Amino acid sequence: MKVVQIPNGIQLEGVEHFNIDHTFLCGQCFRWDKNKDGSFEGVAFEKAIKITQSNNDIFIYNTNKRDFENIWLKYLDLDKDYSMIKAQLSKDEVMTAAIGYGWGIRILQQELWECLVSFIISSSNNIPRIKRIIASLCQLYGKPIKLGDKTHYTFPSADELSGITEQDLAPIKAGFRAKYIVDAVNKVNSGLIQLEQLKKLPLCEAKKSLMQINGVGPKVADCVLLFGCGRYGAFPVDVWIDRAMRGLYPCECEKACGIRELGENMYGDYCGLAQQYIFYYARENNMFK
DNA sequence: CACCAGGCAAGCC
DNA sequence: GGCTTGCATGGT
Repeated sequence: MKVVQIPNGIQLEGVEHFNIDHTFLCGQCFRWDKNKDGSFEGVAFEKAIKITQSNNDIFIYNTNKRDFENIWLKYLDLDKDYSMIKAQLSKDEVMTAAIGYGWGIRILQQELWECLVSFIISSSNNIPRIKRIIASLCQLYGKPIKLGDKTHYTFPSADELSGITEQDLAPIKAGFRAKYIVDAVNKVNSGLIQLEQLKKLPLCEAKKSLMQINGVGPKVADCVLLFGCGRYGAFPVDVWIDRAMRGLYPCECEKACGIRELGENMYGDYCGLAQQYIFYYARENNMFK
């Protein structure tokens, strides 16, 4: 991959195993919007960028080489060897087909705090509304940043949210999840939950720690570990993955003691990525129900 | 064709 | 089973 400076941005030449539709639409993130021209724009690490793709060339606007190396290279997971990972995961025909379908998925290395709050909001909810609630939270408590003539907002840190109450959050219409957000703010600010430590703790310890927060159960915790901590060994199971796995691996599911355990045993260290391939494959092909 | 009522949705308590 | 909110659904 070659990084070239262009007017108001950079161009990445010869990027493989990466597709912006697959990556931004596979359900892992809530802060990216697709424009009519096919480009995506979004915010991470207090920067707003726009991304387009033409075959193996990626164009990132409103950035520079330095930010790419410091932020976007890691965020977009472009520093990983996906050809090796895919080879390791291609153990059966179903997974091979799923990888063939969502070949351009990369697991975004999202900011931990944002990821935690986002997946608390995701519980018993649908993507359009999750996105709306997060956007409201950012507009209300984040800082404005410009991208062209559009204004985006940063995701407010736990510190910036310190002291908020359920009533303060009423305008974002998070419903019963508002009290969970408040609990997350308090437990992170008090030091009870040390977010950065989660990246080093054994997976089950990290999960236990996260589940001390009201509104964080096994599924939300696994999502936070996978999408916010770079823990590819986490295999989040929601109703959709449950249905997809039962549909695609009926015999294996029958024997297994649980879908999460099955996923971990079948795909090992990179089962979290396997989960994304299955999810995208099943959903985009209407295999649910 | 509006309009409304009741069900229900990427979980957790 | 309840929880907020919003919306697709089918019945009127």
